[in-house]
Amino acid sequence: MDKNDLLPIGELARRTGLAVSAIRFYEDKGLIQAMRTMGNQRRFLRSDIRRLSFILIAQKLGLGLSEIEAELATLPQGRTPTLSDWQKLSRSVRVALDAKIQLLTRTRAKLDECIGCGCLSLQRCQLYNRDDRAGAGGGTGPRYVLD
Amino acid sequence: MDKNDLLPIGELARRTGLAVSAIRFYEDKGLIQAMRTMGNQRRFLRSDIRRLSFILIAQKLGLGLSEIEAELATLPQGRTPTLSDWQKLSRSVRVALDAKIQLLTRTRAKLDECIGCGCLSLQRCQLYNRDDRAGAGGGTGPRYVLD
DNA sequence: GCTTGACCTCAAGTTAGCTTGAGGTTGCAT
DNA sequence: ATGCAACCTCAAGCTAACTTGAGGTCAAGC
Repeated sequence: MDKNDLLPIGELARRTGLAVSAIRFYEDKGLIQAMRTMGNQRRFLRSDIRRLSFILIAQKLGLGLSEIEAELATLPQGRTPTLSDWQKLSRSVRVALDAKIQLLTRTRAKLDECIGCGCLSLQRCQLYNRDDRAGAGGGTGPRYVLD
Repeated sequence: MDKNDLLPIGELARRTGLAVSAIRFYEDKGLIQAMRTMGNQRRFLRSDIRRLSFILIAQKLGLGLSEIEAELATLPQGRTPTLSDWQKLSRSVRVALDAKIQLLTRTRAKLDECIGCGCLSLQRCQLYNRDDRAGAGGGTGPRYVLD
């Protein structure tokens, strides 16, 4: 009931739906850690399923891996995260999500104004207000837009 | 009052806030077209300012260049787009935006359920429903998530 | 004991959306 | 007519988030 709790990478992949290569990639990036067998094979904790699941959800919400790493870093080290630890994380993500929705909603309102005036013009249209130009979309976008 | 209306690339860059290299890149991708002087320099129409502005806005809303290209393709060819042409486009983008907001909002609702149950578990949590896993975030994300 | 599938590392390739650099030409002002 | 900023092309580089491939090892069943 001890070694039984250690999963090889393929198992973890099966359980989470991630590709084996993706999990190795995440380990490389420090998002997840693994023990090694004598034969140098990775063995993961059961709780890593949840960790990876969290990564998937957070990505789905548009967070980048580095942001996710930051979130995960708030989990307690040394011990397996409890349910309430995860709830805390979820709430933190919820906040980020709220912000994203708000931003999109505000942008939509401006777009509506723009449809009204039909301008799409740099000088007049609110959508071009520099101050407001940060991180609106979820995507990568050109530097300029994300400045 | 004719040649006067043709802008060199630097002008266009200044007016839109885009980098010259970005504009050339967009031309390469077919998002915008230019005439050439005898000396092989690009000359753009005034209406291209608006075209580029549209690209910026659409990107801000999380659309990819290929999606934007598709939108732009609905503009009339041969003549300079009218105000009402642009309004039509704006409305089309508004629809996409609505969808994006809805998706995020639904996801938020599920996240709330998840906070409630605290599971984050592949078997039980709605967030993991495969059928629902398509294109939620704005970002690129792993293939798997966007399938 | 040997085959087979899961595992290992490390390097290079992929897509998106650009930027940077090298090396060369144009065009406007003086 | 000359200087210099702005323009040109083409190739390579960059970040994110992975995948693919080459070449090799481990472990479990027959």
